[in-house]
Order: sequence, then C-alpha cells, then structure tokens
Amino acid sequence: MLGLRVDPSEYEVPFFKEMGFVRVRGESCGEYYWTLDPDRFREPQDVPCVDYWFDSIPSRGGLSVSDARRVFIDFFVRRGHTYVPPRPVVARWREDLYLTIASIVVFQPHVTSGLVPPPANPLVISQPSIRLEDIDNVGLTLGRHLTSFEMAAHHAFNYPDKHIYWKDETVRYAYEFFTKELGIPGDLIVFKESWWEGGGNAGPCFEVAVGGLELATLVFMVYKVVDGRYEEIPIKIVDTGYGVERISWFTQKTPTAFHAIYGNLVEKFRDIIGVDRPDELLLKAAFKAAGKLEPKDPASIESFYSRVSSIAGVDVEYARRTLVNEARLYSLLDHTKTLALMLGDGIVPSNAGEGYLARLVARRALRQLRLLGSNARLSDLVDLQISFWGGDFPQLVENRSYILEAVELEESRFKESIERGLRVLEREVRRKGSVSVGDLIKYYDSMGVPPEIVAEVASKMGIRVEVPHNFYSMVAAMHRAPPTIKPGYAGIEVEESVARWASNLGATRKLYYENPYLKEFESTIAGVMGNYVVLDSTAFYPIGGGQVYDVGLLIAGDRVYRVKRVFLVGDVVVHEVEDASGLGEGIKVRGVIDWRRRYKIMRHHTATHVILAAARRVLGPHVWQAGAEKTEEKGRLDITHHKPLTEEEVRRIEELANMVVDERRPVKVYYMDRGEAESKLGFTIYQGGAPLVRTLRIVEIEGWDVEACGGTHLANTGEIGGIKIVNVERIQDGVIRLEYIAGTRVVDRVEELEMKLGSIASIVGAGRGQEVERVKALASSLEGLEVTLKAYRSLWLKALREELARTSPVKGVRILVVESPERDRSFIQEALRRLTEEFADSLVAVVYSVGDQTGVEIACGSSATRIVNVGSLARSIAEKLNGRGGGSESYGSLTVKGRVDVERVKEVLEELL
RNA sequence: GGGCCGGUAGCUCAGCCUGGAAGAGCGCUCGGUUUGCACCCGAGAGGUCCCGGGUUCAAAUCCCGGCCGGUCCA
Repeated sequence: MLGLRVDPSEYEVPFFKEMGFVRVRGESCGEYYWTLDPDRFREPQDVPCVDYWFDSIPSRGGLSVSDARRVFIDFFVRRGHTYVPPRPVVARWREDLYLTIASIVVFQPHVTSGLVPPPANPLVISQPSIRLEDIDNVGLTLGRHLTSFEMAAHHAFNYPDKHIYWKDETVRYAYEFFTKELGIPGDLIVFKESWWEGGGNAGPCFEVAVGGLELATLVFMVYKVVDGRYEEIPIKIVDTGYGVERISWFTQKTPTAFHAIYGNLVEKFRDIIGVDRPDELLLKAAFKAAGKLEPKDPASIESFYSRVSSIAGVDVEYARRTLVNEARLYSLLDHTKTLALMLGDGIVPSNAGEGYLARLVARRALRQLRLLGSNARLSDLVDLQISFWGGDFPQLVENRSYILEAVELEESRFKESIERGLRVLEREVRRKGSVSVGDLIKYYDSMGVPPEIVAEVASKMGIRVEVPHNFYSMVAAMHRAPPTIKPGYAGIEVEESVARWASNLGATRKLYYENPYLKEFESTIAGVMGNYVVLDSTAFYPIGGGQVYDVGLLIAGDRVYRVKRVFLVGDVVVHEVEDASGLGEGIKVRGVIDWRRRYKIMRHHTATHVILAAARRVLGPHVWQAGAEKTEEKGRLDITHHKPLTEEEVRRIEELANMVVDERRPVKVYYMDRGEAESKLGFTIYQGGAPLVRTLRIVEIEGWDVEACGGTHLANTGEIGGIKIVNVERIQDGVIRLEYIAGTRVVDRVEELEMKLGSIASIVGAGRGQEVERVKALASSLEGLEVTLKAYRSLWLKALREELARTSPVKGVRILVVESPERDRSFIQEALRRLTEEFADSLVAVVYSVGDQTGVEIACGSSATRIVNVGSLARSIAEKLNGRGGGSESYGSLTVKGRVDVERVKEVLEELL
C-alpha cells in the first residue's frame, strides 16, 4: 500500500492555506483530511466514519438526476471546459474491459498514454457507467451502492510542454461548485486524503464528503502501474468523478438515493411489484442508521435492523421484514435501469463474455422478483425505465423493441432453468432427505438455481437448509484460475528472439495499402534472421484483422524463395521463407504474391463487410461482429444475436448482400483521426476491435458500411461477383456464425456439388437427372429386402423350433447346436432368447463366423439354468478352443480365432456337460 | 477464455457407480366402463441409448476424441 506512504506535501494546496483549511487525523478512522472546522469534525465526513446527516444541511433544493447533470456541465462549461458527449456503457474501444466503469475509461489507454490528444482540454463529461462488483449490496445500503451511475467529471491533461491546471485549481473548482452552485456551507466540506488506482493508472486523490455522503473524488493521476510497480507517466491527468446521483440525493434529501434518482418510478414499481409502503419514520431511521452498515458482514446487518427499530420505535422483526423488501424493491429499480442501458448499447445476453454480465443483472433482478413473491414481468419494469430515461439516453427508445424482446427471452430462460433445476432437486431431496452445502453449490453452479430458492423448495418438503452467508464467495472461489496468455503476434506464435530482432529494424513500407491490387514488386532486403526476411517495402499482407497472410515468391537473381507465412512485429512485416540461404541484407529481390489466392481473400473480406451491414439491417443494430476470418476458401463472420436465425432471415441477408454486389458500390479507403472518426462515424466502426493507433484506416462501402479495418479490399462491391451463405450455426449462446463464399469460389462449390451428385449417380447407377428417382427406387427395394429378410429369419427360427421339439432331453436338458448363416449377433441373441423361453429345458448354441473368427452364442431356458450355468460353460468352451468368452447364467458368448466346425463345438460342449 | 452438469420413447426422466434381455410416468392408438366428459381398467404402437474411436467374448454402462444443450465464473 504505497498510497499510505505518500508524502503529505502531495496534499498541500495553496487554496487550503488561503482559506484556512487545517489538516487533521481522524480520531477513530486514522485518516488525514482537511477541514475549516477541526473542532467540529473529528472524523472525515463520509460513511462509515460518520452517519448520514446531510438531510439537515442547507443546500440548493430538489435537483433531479438530469438537473444535477446539467448544473454540473454548465458550471464547468462556464469555466472554460468543453462539453464532450458520453460514450456507450459497453467499452467497445477497449480490449481489456467489457463495461465503461468510469469517465476516465473513455480516454484510456489511447489518450492517457499520449498516443492521441484528448477531444478537448480541459473538458467536462457526464459518463453513464456500470460496475457490477457490489451488485449484492445494491438496495440494502439505501443508495451507497448502485450498479449504474453517471460519473460527472472534468478532466485536464497536462503535457510536459502544455500545462492546463493541476491540484490547486481542481480543489478550488470543487469548493466553488459545492458552495456557489449547490449552496452547501463551505465549513461543512471535508477533503480526505486518499490514493486511487484503476485501469492501469494511479495517483493521490481527495475524497470530498459532506454530511456523511462522498460527493466527489479528485484524482491526480501521475503513475502507470506496471507489474505492481508505479512508473511516473509523462502526462499528468486531473481525473475527477462527481456522483450525479449523489448530488441529486444530497439536494433532495430523500431517505434513500433511489427516491431521488427514480422519483415517481419508485411508487409505480411498488404498485406493480406489490411491496407495501413502509412507515416514513422507519425509512428516516434507516437513513440515519445506514451509514454504519457493512453489507458484507451479517452481524452488521443485524445491528442495522436493531438500530433502526430502536430509532423508529418499532418491532425489530417488522423493521427487518420491511427493509429486506425495500432493499429488493430498490435493487429492482437499479437493475432494470442497468439492464436497459446494457441492452440499449447492444449487448446480447449470453453465457459468456459481456453477454453474461447482462444475464447476471437480469437473473439477479428476476431473483428479487421471485423473493418478493411477485408476478410482475421484468420486461414491464424495464419498459418503464426506458420511458423514464428515454430523454437522457435516446438509445433506449431507439432500441426499445430489441431490449424488451431480449428481457422477455431472459425471463423465460430463467424460468426454464429454475424449473429444470427444481425437478432434479426434488428427486434428489426425496432420495437423500437432505441438502448439503455442496448440493447448494451444485444447484447454483451447474443448474443456475440460487440457494434461496433451494431453501424455499426444500422447506416445503420439510427440510431445513442453512445457506452460508458467504455462499457466493464460496462459488467464486471455485472458479479462481490463473488466466492463460498465449504469446504471439496477431495470431501467430513467434519466438521472442525473432520479435526482438524484427522490432529493431525500420518500419516496412506497406505496398499492399498503397495499391491492394499490386501483384509484383521490387524491393531490398533490410535484414535476414534464420528463415525470416524483412524487406524495405512489401506487397505481402501479414496476418491480421481476421485476414490470412499472403503466400508467394521472393526472387533474387536466378534463385526463387517460397514465402510460407507473413506476420507483423510492430510496424515491421516479417516474411518466413522455406529456405533463406543465399539471402542477405542489401540484396535486391522481386516479390510475387499468389494473386489468385489473394484475390479470393479480398473478395471474402469485402463480402464480410457487406454481410455484416446486411445482417445489421435485417436483424437490428444490436448485431455486432464477434469474430471473423477470411481465407482463400471462405469467409466466416460471427455476429451477436439473441436467437437462432430463421431461414427467411438468412435468405434476406444473402439477398441484400447480393443486391449490394450488383449495385457495384465503390469501396473507399481513407485515414481519419481517431477522435474525429469516433464522433463522425460512431463506435460501430470498431467491429473488428479497436486498434491502439492515432489514425484509423477507414474502409467505407459507399452508403452501406463504414469500419476501421486494416485489410486489403476490392475497389468495388461488384468485384465480389456474388455471395452464397453456405453455413449458419449457433456457436455459443448469443453468437451466430455465418460462413459464405464469394466470386469464383461459388463456381468451385457448384463443381464440388456436381461431382458429389455425379458419384452418387454412378453408385446408384442412374443417368443424369435421374438420381432422385433412382434413390427413391433403391430405398423402396431396400425396404422390400428387409421384409424378405424378416421372413427368412422367421423361417429359420421355425426350423430350429421344430428341431428342438424333436430333440430328446439328456440328463434333463435338450441340447441343440447348430450352424447359422446369420452374422447379426443381436438377431441371434434375440432368436435364442425366444427359443429358450419356449423350451424351458433347452440349451441352444449357435455357431457362426465373422471374418476369420468363429462366434458361438449359447442360451438356456429357465429350468435348464438350474442344471447348467451357461456363462461359465461359455468360458470353459472358450478355454478348450483357445478362445475367450463369458456371460450370465442364462446367456453366454465366445469367439475363437479361425474356423471351428459345429461338430467340434458340439463335442466340447457335451464333454463339458 | 475457463470450470461444472447434462444428452436414453413425442415429453419428463430411471438404468451408468458395480458391463451380460431397453425401462417407468405422462402423452398417443385401440378396447372396456360411462347418457356424455373426466376418472378408472385392459391392450398396443413408439428407440441410431448424441456421434466417432478404443477396451471387452459382450458397452446405454468403462476409456479417449468430437458435437450439442444448460449453468457458473473471469
């Protein structure tokens, strides 16, 4: 904890001296903070050091969430900050995060690393953010924890050569905002010294709290965290975070944050779900007691209830019951908004990836509904949220039908999995009569039935189940596994020595970008290591962006070198040749790429963009690329979608795509500044991921599709020549894979199918065009043969039966040993069973041959089993004949290598009897 | 990306541990009972035991690989 050993001078700003702030150490918390009134404030003013008491602090009144946001933004715009619109809650521009968890995430890592300048400097933003780590505490703490919140922030990025502002100004802004804009008395504002870390950065910070409520965190980002160590970064960043919901709560002074955030929605939800309105006094008491509540500690929760009951003068049980239900109501308010935001930004619920996070929220909400015994539909609640927040987040209204459909689907899936789980539970409980903690984990972990539902069902069956309070952390502990990171560069594993060598060479000039139709080129070797060759310039495309590398030839003088693989190390294109002997730095070479192969790849690549845009038009804007691969053989595109595609949808996508082919739309490639591209073109350009570069390469199919893409493309969609979708499958929950071929590959495909059809035709002996009729005829003749076979089998069986009837018993057993033309073991078995059932005193053996082996099946009837054990008989016969065998007392079988005569079997059998 | 659970009749599942004849309930068909329906009684049809390989005299069962579904975690 370096944070605790920060030099105290880090926190001394001129403003504090000027105003008369004093640095104090908290009496019980032990933390340092700055205050104007050290006699009054013996602790920093945030929970759990003190209780909530901001309800008695005068301030500007009644700001809704929208008001609070507007007031904040206006204040900073008036003070020279540029407003930047918020980003989606799904962090598509980042590879290391699923969700936007703070405003600074918007600028990490491209701006914070210095690669790209910020869109404005200084700037102000209000960023909707989602954090799920405290999801289990939401509701219980009356608003201290939320899964979604807006982080209002002003940021200043200080470059070595361009200083904007730093600690002193930031603290002044905070003080001025809280006193002048919100009307809070300055002597009540307390700045606590602290340390902040997140998203790979760190630095000292102030937590600004008033009356128990932390309203803002002012972070001064000066470090980058590398392997647990702090490295100073060149850009010093002011990273503030003001809680919009908390400002709203503070000014409205409602008993919970939810009343402030959701206004009349609280009572609407209460009515629909059916939660009794609690006593006003009880809620006020809860407000007073909530500050000390430590939600992870069951004892603390208990003492919270008893404190509330004594403040409000009500029964503890009543307080507990009421507050438990209130917490569920509040978490439903919270979760439905979060869910709407997630789905509104295009997340498709799934069992993996960010889709799982949406499912997690949906399922927790559904669990709360169930615990409340409510029949309310989750989708109705989400619908109310869409209407309530539609003005602030228009994407909710635009995607309303998708959001509601996805929620309904989650609702029915949840019900199904609970029902499925409960069936198993009931069976097992009936059998075992108890439910262990291990069982609870199994029901939850592999069947999705939460422990409280298990307990509820078990108690109906008269079994008490104790749910451990740390249940969910027990489950989490089971899943702890070290992440595996594969070394490699863009899909190819490269030895580190090669990577090091290559990165020391200069950037390769990329001829494949200058002219994607370039087939041959002249260049000079920049370096050779083993069989790896780097050129000054190349038309060979290295693997990347889902497009495979080119192959071809390097020609030096009269020697020809085959290029096997091509990959990128940083800005350097590395060619792996079959045998590089004779090549060396400075040698001039001519490169020839396998153009026919490359052209197919280009067709499949451009086709991929066409298909993705077609799928978005047919299925909806929530469709997002989840992966893609373009090879010579085919194109492959994985898209996010919540349900399987119908044949009709596939057909429409294909039709639309081919329409774009026929329209001969130009494909334009140009470069654009990252910030400009994001604001002009939107985040949908990041279908293939978000490369960490300052300037994006944009591939635009005129009027159809725009994506950031590093691949080689056709100049016109007409060149695709036609697209055929050849395979559609669901590869995972919420992800659908499309495979398709383009251009001349369609001809290959037709040829392939014709060949297949031709060989089928020749096998069945049909002429051209007669295949179907012929196969039909064959099928019906096969059917006839089966009937015939059945008839012959019954004839054979009848013959055996007659023979058996003629056989007289020896020592009480009728013995029959016959040879069989049948090779079907299961039929012989069945026949023997039937015969021995009919003749209880019989023992029948059938000898048959399979390949170069002889098999014997023996069965005996019920009275014969008292005299002979056929299983051990079979084993004994096998021993005598050097074979192997065994069986049960009424049935046995054995096999012997080579031919064995029936008479010989009979001999051995009689001998053994 | 990883862990766990599952795939047997139209449906819900048992059998698998410990290899040796493919099962139950519901549904379906037919018949009986009944004024009629439901109930009840009787009979019957219905199976690629997910696929492939291995072990074995013998695999739904054991082993390996794959496919599909569910679920939890990151």
